[in-house]
Amino acid sequence: MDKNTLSNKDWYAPEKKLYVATDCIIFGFDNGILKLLVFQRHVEPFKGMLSLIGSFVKPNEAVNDAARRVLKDITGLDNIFMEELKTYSEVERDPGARCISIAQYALIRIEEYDKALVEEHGASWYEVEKLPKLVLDHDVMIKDALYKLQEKARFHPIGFELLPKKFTIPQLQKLYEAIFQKVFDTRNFRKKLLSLKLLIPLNEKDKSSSKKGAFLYKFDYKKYKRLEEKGFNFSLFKN
Amino acid sequence: MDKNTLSNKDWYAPEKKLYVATDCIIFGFDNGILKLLVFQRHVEPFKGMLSLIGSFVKPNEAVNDAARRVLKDITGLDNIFMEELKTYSEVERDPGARCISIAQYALIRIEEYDKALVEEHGASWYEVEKLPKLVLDHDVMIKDALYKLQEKARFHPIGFELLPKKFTIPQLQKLYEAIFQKVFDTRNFRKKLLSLKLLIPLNEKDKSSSKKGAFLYKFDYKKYKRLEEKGFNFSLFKN
DNA sequence: TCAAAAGTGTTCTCCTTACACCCATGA
DNA sequence: TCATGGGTGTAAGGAGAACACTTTTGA
Repeated sequence: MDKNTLSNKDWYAPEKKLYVATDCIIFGFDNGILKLLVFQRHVEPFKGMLSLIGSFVKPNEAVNDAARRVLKDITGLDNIFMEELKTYSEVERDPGARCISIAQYALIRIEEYDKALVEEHGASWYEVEKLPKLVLDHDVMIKDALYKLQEKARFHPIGFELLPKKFTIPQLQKLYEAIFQKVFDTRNFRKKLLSLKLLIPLNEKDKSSSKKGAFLYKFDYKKYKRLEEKGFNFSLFKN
Repeated sequence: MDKNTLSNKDWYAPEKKLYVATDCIIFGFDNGILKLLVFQRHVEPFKGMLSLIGSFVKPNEAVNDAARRVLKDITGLDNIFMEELKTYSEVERDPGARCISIAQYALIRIEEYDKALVEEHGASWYEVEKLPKLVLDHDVMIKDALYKLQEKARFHPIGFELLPKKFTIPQLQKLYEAIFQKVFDTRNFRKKLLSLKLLIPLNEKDKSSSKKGAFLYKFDYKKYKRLEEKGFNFSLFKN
């Protein structure tokens, strides 16, 4: 069958089309605190209200391309960890029109984004613990994203996506404590992380948060990829 | 703001709409073998080819309602375990038109479905291990669904959704062996499952697969729900 | 009586958890 | 010199994994 012929024709004509959007839950980790990037909606209805960053999906792009497009537009960042969260499709969810949204969550290194761009778009960071009310069902999306972040972080070392490329073990621990809302024993945490042999020690200290300074590490992505293919199972704690 | 006024107006008019479909990966467990319900596509293009069961999402229904609708139409079953898998939205994925599909996977008790209905729709069960080629990207959907089923079954006791309401421990073990493509030690398996205290022993034996007969159990859904809320963690094995 | 599946206990190892003090440094 | 955060070791308990034989019963 000729693909080109096919794609120029609409075989499904009697069916109804819907608006398809994507919304991004963008996580950042700033000084021990988990934050979300929120901005002001610039379309009616609810123009000017706080909202997640989103966009309609264009006919010539996949849903995740649309999400990457807006993320790039607003933060200037490329090659971000991003994953599909869930589809929100209740009939009455958007009074602006019948519209489904496929939410995605993204993890970014908060020190790397383009501050001027973000400001220009009227976006700003809010602590996850102190979020204002957002439009539509965006509050639910965030709740779901937080849960998913926990589930994911438990068995996949995605925390590193939120930290600077060079990080200290105390930083890493604070991140996991922020994600899981739970404190870890420093000895056990360090022991566990180092036993995975996925941290590359650097001969360098970060003295920004103590006089003694803490050694910096890099995450060994390559080694992790290899282990993952063999069915390696990262797991931070048991229960 | 008046919701009714809003919903009668289309605020997003300059944006393009897309066809939105949903496809269901329907798992069943039959006599030690994991199977999928596949049927013949009844719309052009590719009419008559093997396909997952799906439907366009109508303007007046949510995506999962659409999935439940087709599942009910074809199997006669209600109240099925069903969960969103992933959105498939590559621009060229469907030569019939620009169309995204939100795939869902469902687990059904294979002895409960309506055989006449299924036959009438030209649907049939295929072993997961011996699947034919399906249309579009449905093969990818199935691969993803199998992976998700494993991930999910590892930490959530969803296996019970695939078994008769009364089942034996050897049956349960065979199910998990089919899902994980891996054999378990019978002593350890039994010990583990019973230690969870989520199986209600019945004073009844199933003699269909042995002369001695195996005791039947029921899964304690209520107790599980309670434990789950408290953060209980079902986990079948470690690595 | 025998074939076929169900059912049962113990040991070893390793991972998790709990727990408290010294170290390095800049102010 | 002292306050602050970084870094370290050990012991006890529990869970997972390995492993082989007896029981029941219909044919």
